[in-house]
Amino acid sequence: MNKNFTTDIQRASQLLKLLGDQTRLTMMKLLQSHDCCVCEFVEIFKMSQPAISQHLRKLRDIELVKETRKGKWIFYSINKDHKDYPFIQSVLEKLPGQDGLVTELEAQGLRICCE
Amino acid sequence: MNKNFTTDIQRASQLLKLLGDQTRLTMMKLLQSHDCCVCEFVEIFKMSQPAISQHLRKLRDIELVKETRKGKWIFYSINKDHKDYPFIQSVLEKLPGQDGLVTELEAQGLRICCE
DNA sequence: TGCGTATATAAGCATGTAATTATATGATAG
DNA sequence: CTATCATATAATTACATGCTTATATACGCA
Repeated sequence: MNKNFTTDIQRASQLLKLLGDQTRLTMMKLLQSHDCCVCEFVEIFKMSQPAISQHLRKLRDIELVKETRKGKWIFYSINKDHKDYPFIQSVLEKLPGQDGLVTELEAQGLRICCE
Repeated sequence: MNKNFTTDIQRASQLLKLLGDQTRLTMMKLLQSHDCCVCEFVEIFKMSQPAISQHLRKLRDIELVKETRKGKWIFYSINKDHKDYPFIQSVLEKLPGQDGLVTELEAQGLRICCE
């Protein structure tokens, strides 16, 4: 039993509810290895831009991710300083890597690179 | 990075969605240390019997828990043989223990004991 | 300045979820 | 056998969720 951190069960259920959506869970897994901007997610998930923005908003609202503007784009990254990041991380590390999605993006020349 | 098991991301999101409810998450945490019957859950959660039954059904439908009849009561227990039990367990072990809820039941003389 | 691109927000709608009440089932005790 | 107790299921309802379309914002560039 890991005693390094425990998460209040109510907060935990709230976090798990957020992760309990395939799109958001994949986003979080992806963000662990690559910062991504909105239009990349749109490509990756074949989903409308507002739909993506709304998922990101939920993650941002509880500060699981943060945004950084780079030129025209807004990049999202995981907030590793979040109180519950260790908990989140312990969940994500059990999931198969999703880097293939980014590789595929690059292959299509759709990966956004800022300088 | 634990490579002993990985869970398909779609199945993982489905499992996390189930755990993303405070009642069910607490149930699962409780069941890790104590088998419980329906009427105990009713007391613990101060919730109607059908509401409890419906939560248990969701957990049973994907076989996270199993039921065993003992006399008048049906006891629920965690299905440790579930393919994804290691994943579930790794989540539950990060949560604070909920044994206080059972202790409280016992104090009220409401704990069900069979033989 | 004004246009185009990237992203956010708002409103509306369809579907999903979790509760309630009412009823059915199924085992046990008399 | 019948009544009772524990639990399950069904029907209904209120609310949450996730998408769509339409519109707003905000920055970069000609």
